[in-house]
Amino acid sequence: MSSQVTDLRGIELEAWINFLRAHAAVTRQFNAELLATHGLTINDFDVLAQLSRAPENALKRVDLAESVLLTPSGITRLLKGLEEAGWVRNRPCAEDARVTYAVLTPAGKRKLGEARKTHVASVRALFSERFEQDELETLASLLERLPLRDSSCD
Amino acid sequence: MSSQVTDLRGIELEAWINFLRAHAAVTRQFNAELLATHGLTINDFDVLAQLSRAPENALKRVDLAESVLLTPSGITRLLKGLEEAGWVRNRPCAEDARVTYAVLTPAGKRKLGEARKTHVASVRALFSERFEQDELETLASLLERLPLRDSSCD
DNA sequence: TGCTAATATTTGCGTACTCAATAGTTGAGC
DNA sequence: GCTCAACTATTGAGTACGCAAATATTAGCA
Repeated sequence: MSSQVTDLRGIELEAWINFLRAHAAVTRQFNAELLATHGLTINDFDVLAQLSRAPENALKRVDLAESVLLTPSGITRLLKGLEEAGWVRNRPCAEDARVTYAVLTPAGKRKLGEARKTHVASVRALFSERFEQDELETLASLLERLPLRDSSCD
Repeated sequence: MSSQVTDLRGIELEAWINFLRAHAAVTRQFNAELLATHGLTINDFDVLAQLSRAPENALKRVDLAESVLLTPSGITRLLKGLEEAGWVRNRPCAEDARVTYAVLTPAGKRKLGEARKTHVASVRALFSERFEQDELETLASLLERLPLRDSSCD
């Protein structure tokens, strides 16, 4: 009978539960903020950011899905919104008619630029308010191990 | 031009992005697993677990909302499902007719017991597979600082 | 060349949320 | 005792997904 209160349910559970709570709280805040200020969701922002970093500002849907961790169908619908807003354009692929690239438009680039200013500042503020530099590094590197691409086996 | 690749966007962003990816990957897996095995979502499970830990296995909706970080309306709808399944029952409050308690039924307790076995094992497995004991403690304590109840000011 | 398996994307259907508006209840001040 | 602000809970409307099935297209192989 150890007396560490936090250990009642095991440290893994403790970490997992804190993780869930933290995510709910933080994403709710950032989403509301981003939506109010720029009309974007976190994932919208994320997709725009991915595109801006890609060669020619273009990415296949599949790759986009993998990099922001949405399903392909999620990407389709998310992109539909961005297309209607004029921030992203479709470009068919010459070699393979199955794939269509999503391309960041100049308007999309501008939009991202505006949103980035406030959103990145918020993220910085929230995280650096609560953590020291070395803690952030620790946190980032620990979290990096989680998203496990479904490895090996069955 | 520093050459730390991960620092290109600042360590806060790095941590935040890893956080989002980790959450998407892990919750998707756990949710699918929990749903396939027991017909529960993570939040269903979480609510049942909260109730089981409460005195008399009963909690007000408001408190439930706060502890699992859903909005009150989210709680209402989630509980509706659990009630229909017979795992939770409503109990009006004698002193204050506004509040209704959610009470865990014996069936709900059994259900939680079954689900806990597999779910907790999964969580343990996933986390302890990737982290050492002391890393888990670090992770848990870092994450604990994030969910900030909206403090002070405006 | 024709058949089959794999891949890229979209669509149908269902679910889990959120926010804003509502209804019912309580308590505080006059 | 009545009125109004504060609180609890629900409902309406809308959104952001996921999974599984459907649709194209490509590639491997006989």
